[in-house]
Amino acid sequence: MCNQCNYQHLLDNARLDATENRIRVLEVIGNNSYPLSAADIYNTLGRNGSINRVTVYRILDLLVEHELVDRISTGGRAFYYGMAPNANHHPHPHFYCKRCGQMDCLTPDSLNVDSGELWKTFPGRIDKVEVRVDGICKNCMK
Amino acid sequence: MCNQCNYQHLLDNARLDATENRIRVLEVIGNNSYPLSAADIYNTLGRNGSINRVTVYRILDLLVEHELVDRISTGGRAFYYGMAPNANHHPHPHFYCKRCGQMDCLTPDSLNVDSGELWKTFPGRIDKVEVRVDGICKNCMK
DNA sequence: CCACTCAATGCAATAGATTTGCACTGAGTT
DNA sequence: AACTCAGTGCAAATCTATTGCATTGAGTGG
Repeated sequence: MCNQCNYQHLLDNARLDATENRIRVLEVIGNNSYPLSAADIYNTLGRNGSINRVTVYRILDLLVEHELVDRISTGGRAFYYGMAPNANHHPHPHFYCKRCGQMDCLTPDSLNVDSGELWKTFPGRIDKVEVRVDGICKNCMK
Repeated sequence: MCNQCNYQHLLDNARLDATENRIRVLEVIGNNSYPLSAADIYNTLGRNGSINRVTVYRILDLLVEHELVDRISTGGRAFYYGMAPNANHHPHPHFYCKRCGQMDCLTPDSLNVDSGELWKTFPGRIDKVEVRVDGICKNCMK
């Protein structure tokens, strides 16, 4: 849950029209404490007013492209989406439970990744370093 | 390319029938210097003798389950497959080019990940830590 | 040698996630 | 009023992977 992000402002800063749908998608992502799949987001929004599934995908593409939202790969087939790193959201690894499909955020310092050398020497462009821990979560272990 | 792995023995050790198809799939994966998608593997095999696409998927599932092969997620839609860590293959991060879809192996020490603390304190089961660098490769930068 | 079983495989159909093509709408412009 | 264009919706297509069911062939017991 993010109390510090102003979704309207985030869109404005990225020079994107702050349409109702875009704000709603951002709210769902930002107000959640763990990343969500496109289907999760669609289902959440569909319950109240309605929005088309394709529109959700298009908005997600747009937000990812403008780096407001982070597209996170899982050990499963669907992508998950979370707030992109910004002043209020620091980069952090995720845990993916292969049993229930739930994805959790780990604290930024739970895993120490030193990528400094790579950024200096890599002969291409690096956009991000994604760290994901796969396994079975506490609940599913029972 | 792996000159040290004996695919027949790997299957034997996992107590799996060393069928022709399984060996061929393992060979394609092991003889390649970077991970391949199921489609890549299928195409490579299909050119010579033939094998069904479904059989490739089933063999990949089996090999992943028995930890001979590693299923690696990309920034794209398909999984990629590489040799699982063993005496000849140390765990290492991957680089995924979002432009051409090529996935490369980085050296085991190009990124330093310290996950020791997490393994001790995490309240669930950890199977693996996947590190992926996303960006645009040297070739696509031109 | 025959009947039985079972793993491995193939083929067709299906599922799940995402993308594409095309039409519609409504705000701003000429 | 006519034009333009971004945002959206809807239907269909695409891509990747999985499922259900039939076939085959090696091994096993009678």
